[in-house]
Amino acid sequence: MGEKKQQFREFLSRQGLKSTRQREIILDEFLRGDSHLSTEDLYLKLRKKNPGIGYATVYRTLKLFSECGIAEVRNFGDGQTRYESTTCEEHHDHLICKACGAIIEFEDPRIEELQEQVAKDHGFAIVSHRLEIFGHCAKCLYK
Amino acid sequence: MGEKKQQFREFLSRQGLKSTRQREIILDEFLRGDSHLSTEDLYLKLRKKNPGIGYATVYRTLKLFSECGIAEVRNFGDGQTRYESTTCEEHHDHLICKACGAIIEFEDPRIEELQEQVAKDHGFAIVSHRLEIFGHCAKCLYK
DNA sequence: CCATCAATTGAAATTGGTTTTCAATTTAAC
DNA sequence: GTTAAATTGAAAACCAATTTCAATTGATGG
Ligand SMILES: [Mn+2]
Ligand SMILES: [Mn+2]
Ligand SMILES: [Zn+2]
Ligand SMILES: [Zn+2]
Repeated sequence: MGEKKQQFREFLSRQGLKSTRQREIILDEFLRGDSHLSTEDLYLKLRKKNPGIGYATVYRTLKLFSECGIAEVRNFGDGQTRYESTTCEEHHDHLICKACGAIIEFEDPRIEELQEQVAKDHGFAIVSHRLEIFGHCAKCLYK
Repeated sequence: MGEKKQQFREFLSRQGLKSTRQREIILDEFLRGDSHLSTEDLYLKLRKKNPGIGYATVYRTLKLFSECGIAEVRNFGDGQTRYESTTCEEHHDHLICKACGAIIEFEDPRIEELQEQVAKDHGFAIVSHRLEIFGHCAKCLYK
């Protein structure tokens, strides 16, 4: 079984929650599909194969994923909350195309290090951060 | 008259819009008060001296400020849109305390430069960006 | 000054994404 | 199996943001 599935089951058990058919289905689709999906995105994908699943269940399950640590919440300013699977990969930030909506991930240790330094200069203890760069992707620029 | 007030009047005239008592009052309060205010924050402050002013007017006027370039829209993830006056100061980013809500501004040319580099590496043209660091401020840490 | 007309205003209604409620159902443990 | 607690889906509620609309106000220019 996938590492993430295992992690979720342990989380449920630890919290006195139950493993259900719906949660399995939602997790499978969440792990398989594209990243940066909104609740609605995922709900619509799920409905195709599982007409019975309710929006509220998808919403609640994604919330559990983030509490469990297998999903991260993103907010790119389009009014939709998005979730992405936390893979074994490191933390990363995003370039977001204002034209086509493409999301490019990047990671720059030098920027991370400078953030630490800035925080330190202000006696500030970092819990999390987000860096989002908006603009136009290569594809959209030369079209 | 303040530079920003002048700038707003010229904007209104250019757009065929009118200068009104309400817009003057809202601009005065916006320029005087704290920064990073939500529409509701500003609305409540205004009501104390000007009971007649409507929420919709505050909302619409703040939108005009941002179109005019004298205000910038901020979204720190608490579900409220905030506005801050664009002073002559440079662009800056934010440290946000999760405990007390304090907002500390900073500016680091080295980070900005690295962002440019990242974008360049991806053939991406930057329009804007935001860097927000969440955590605990010095004051909250030693309390 | 006054007439005119488009812009503005405030209250109330609407929107859209999120979150909660609740009765029926399902799950895990005994 | 029985039982108690957790879960589910539909519908309602929530809430900030946005729009609607009838009444009012500002700018223009006769
Ligand atoms: Mn990502
Ligand atoms: Mn600021
Ligand atoms: Zn693009
Ligand atoms: Zn603090």
